[in-house]
Amino acid sequence: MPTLREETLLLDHLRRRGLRATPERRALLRAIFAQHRHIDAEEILAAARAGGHKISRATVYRNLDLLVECGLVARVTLPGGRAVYEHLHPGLAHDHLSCRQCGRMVEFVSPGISALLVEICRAHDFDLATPQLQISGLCRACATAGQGRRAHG
Amino acid sequence: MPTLREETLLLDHLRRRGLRATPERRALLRAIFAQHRHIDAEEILAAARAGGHKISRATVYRNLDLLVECGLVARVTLPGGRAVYEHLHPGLAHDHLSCRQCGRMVEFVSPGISALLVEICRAHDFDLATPQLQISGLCRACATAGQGRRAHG
DNA sequence: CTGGTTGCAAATACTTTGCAAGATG
DNA sequence: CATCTTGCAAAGTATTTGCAACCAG
Repeated sequence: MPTLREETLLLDHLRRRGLRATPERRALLRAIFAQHRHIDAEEILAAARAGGHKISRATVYRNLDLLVECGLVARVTLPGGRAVYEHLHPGLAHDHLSCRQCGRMVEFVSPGISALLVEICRAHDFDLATPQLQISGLCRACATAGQGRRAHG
Repeated sequence: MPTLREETLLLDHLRRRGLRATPERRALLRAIFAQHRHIDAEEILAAARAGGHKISRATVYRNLDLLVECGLVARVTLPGGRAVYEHLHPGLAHDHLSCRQCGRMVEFVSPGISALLVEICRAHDFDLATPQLQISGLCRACATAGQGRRAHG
């Protein structure tokens, strides 16, 4: 298995911060980059283990933040509140539009919005290093079905 | 205590869907509209009880979705994953920019982004009735402090 | 009266944490 | 060898659900 370019970035990040390069951290990174969709913590754990690594749930949670901080991974919160992760590729940013009813998610790119975001972030003194824009709406299917709904039980 | 305009909207919504107007639902609505900041489920429960209403935690959770669906209330997910709610006023939409590190949140209005969002939603067949845009970034303070960080324990 | 709704408490889901053993630089 | 990390399991925190009693239409 060749060394991913991202793995080098992670190692650099760890070294800069005086943290250690453990096999668990590499396994975690690889598990996320092996998947090309949004996966949650539990799926990441399963993927890492399926890859032949011995790793615990606690270690997954403890290191996900680390990967997000170094910009290799993004944490996306679905409308319902569920947290999922995806790998990032510098220069290929995209944003998310998701349905708050059924959870269906669409990825899109909008240079116009990105430009305006730069303005807004500057105005409010926010760092845009890893901007993340999440829009929640209602997809057509749910908007239509939503007319007649029943109570909870 | 006068009847809120929003209460009428809620009652209409309930009638249209064949749901019932219970004192708990009204109390919940009033509790949220009495606060002019973002509050979580627990605070809403406390506010409703402080208002002299007997209401349970389960009822709060069961009905928050209802209020969000009828467009009177918005659910905002903070970067850390915490869910807070705020009352909405038609025509006075605003969006959220929050720091994924310290949670500091800034509200802003951007006609330009709103216009582009309309385009994007149309293109992806999403309903913009209650658009909600959430941007997560890193505020200057956290970006600066973030340079030297230590490990977890 | 009929069936949506509530309260309670138990259950569930997700994430964090204390601690001793085990790595890494 | 210092101390950063891990695994395990227990502890949190947030939210949901089963069920019987209750109440709105």
